[in-house]
Amino acid sequence: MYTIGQVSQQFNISVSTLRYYDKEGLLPQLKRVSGIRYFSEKDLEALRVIECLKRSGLEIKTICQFMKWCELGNETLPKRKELFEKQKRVVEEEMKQLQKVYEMISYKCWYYGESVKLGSEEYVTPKIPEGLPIHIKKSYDAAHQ
Amino acid sequence: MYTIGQVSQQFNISVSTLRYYDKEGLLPQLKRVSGIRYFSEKDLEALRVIECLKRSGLEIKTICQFMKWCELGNETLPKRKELFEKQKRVVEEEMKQLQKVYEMISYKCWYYGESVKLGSEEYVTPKIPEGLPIHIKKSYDAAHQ
DNA sequence: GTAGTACCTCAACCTGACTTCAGGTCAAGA
DNA sequence: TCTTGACCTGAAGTCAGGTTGAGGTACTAC
Repeated sequence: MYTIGQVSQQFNISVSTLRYYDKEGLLPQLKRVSGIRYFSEKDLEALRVIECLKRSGLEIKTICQFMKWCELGNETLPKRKELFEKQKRVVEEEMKQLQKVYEMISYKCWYYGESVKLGSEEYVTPKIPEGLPIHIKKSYDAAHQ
Repeated sequence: MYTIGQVSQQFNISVSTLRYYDKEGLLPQLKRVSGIRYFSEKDLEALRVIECLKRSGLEIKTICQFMKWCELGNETLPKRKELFEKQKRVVEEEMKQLQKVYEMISYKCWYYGESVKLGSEEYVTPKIPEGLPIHIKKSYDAAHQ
């Protein structure tokens, strides 16, 4: 069993955020002894899932809904399965988008690298897009489709 | 030259958002004819960069700062280069984190798939973590390090 | 016994990124 | 002529996801 301060350190989540999560119903299993919260292994795993679902783009409300399903037992298993399958697709899409962002940034890194080297943009700009080095053109195209 | 409505459609950004960006100084090159905004190719490229930097985690304010640097010419090239290099590292880290999220979700998909198949979680839970199939254990471990 | 630290609550506040709203201009078509 | 649609402004409103602050308890260390 861990106190809120220990969990805060371990997960790098502020104490007030943990209390806020509790208030919003994200930690329905959380035990208290004379008002003080004690986190079990189950609560820590719940926190890992919360972090994961949050990063995947779910709102707190929806995560709260999921936690309630967990409380309701086997009946809600199909709903929970579907939620994760949907979020899997969401994250796959997000990964694609992030890849595109990465291509754009890589291209811009090259662009500004050249510009700084030559002291000016004006020698680099005319190369766009046909005069770009082949590996840079790849990034440029990925970012501009 | 494009009107705000055309750009809104093409980029799937609402008209009010485009006006908001303009107001915040994100489109310093934007031309107007008797009050009406006209977007050139340069403005569209700026919008692509804005989308990219936003997704990479930068705030509007910071993007605005960058746009001002662009206006100031070659003197600011090193700053702009550094900004993109920093964001490249940020996005690399974000990709790692997203991969971890993906591993957790994949594991949970398997977990709920099994649970639904067997009608209950209670036959699946005891397998964690040593009894997990090898490819699932990989995801589990990635999500729990 | 008092200072310090970690915990608690509840309500109010904050921030970023938009969105909405009221009221107005302007050009084209019926 | 008049109505429709696309544009404009400035101020106010919204929403999620916290954070802050005032005021209080409870235990330990000196």
